[in-house]
Amino acid sequence: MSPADRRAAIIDAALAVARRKGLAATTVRDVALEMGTSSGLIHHYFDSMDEVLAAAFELIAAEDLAETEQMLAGGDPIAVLAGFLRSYGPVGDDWAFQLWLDAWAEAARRPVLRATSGRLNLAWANLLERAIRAGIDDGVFRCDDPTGAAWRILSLVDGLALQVVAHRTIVDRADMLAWASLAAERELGLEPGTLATA
Amino acid sequence: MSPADRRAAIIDAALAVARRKGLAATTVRDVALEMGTSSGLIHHYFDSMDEVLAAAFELIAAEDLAETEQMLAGGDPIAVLAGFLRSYGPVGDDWAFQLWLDAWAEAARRPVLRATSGRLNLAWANLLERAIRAGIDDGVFRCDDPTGAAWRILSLVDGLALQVVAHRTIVDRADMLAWASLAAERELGLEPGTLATA
DNA sequence: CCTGTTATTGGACATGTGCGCAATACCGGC
DNA sequence: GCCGGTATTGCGCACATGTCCAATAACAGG
Repeated sequence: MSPADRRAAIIDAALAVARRKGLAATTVRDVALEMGTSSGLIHHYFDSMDEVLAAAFELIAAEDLAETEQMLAGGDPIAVLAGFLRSYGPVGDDWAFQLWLDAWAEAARRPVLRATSGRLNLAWANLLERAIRAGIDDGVFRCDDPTGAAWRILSLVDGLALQVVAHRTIVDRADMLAWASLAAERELGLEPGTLATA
Repeated sequence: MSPADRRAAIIDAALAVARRKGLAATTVRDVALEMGTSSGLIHHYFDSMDEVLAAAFELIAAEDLAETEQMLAGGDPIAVLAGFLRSYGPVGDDWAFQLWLDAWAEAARRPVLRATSGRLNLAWANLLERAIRAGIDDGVFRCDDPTGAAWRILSLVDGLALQVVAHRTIVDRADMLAWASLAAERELGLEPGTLATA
């Protein structure tokens, strides 16, 4: 296996584990097991585990962003937004959102992480704002503050997803979807239920 | 030292460490060192480290809750809600909200902390819901889903505060207050600006 | 003063962590 | 087919963590 491929494979494996257990709980041995190799190999390609985790976080962030970018790219604004809301938050046994909780908590203490996490959050807000503007141009949405609306929708969804992931019982995924849809419909001048049933 | 005092001392020491290193990185030995005692002593008063952290978190969170409870107790519903929104945002050093971020992230790994954090979050939502219902009874608010409205307002404020505390630059306190006020006004059928200028 | 209870110590134990290293497997160039 | 370097292994080391426990100190009640 070529060095570049091996590095990529290590990062991929780290990413897979991190999605399952959270960044903080991802160990060298976990990653090695995921790849089906030895743990020493990882230190042959990375100076420290920190570097592996940093690379994995970058990749996850970029992947999520690209995925969302594609989702928000085109088509019927209502379907697009409904898809966005549905895709957010924990799907099945996937605890990818735990990554964000870890990142937000650690951001204050780790400048590099803060920069990455901040950049990504901003990118998400911008993405959402563009989708909203597209809907306005199409005459489907009605909204006189797309920037604020994007941040409000994003923050609401973050706050709700946080409850679902951190506490598991208090708020469930159905509540989250229903409440986020309702709020988005109000933000964008849609009839109640438009997003929820789309 | 009396048992109650000792427990309090342990919790205080745990908080001091958590403030410096974060909840996740707070260890038994750290806390013992902070107190200038042995680590075994901590397990004499607490069954597990999880409980120590939960108790430390609860001390701050419950204090905040009690304060807010008093604030939401009576008076003009609009002034009360405006005060709530104003008080929520991170003030000054925003160390209390950082504790919430730590707790949410750690909740997945520490059952007792998760229970405590969940319980307190639920208490906040209930508090807000009661304030909303009071405003409805007074004929000041108009809202046909007080429970959902409470969760939406709370989650939005959490999501916004999170941006302020974790990333510092992207969203500032003024944005947060303006956006949260606007959303709350819509939820409760108020004229735009009612809460922001109250 | 003795005595039993509790507070407190200090360290052992099992487990898990990142990391380093000698040994081996593999593979391209002669 | 040999050989030099690299990829890879498997294990061991040093350290950190939560938990537990026997030994000791402190102290209140008789």
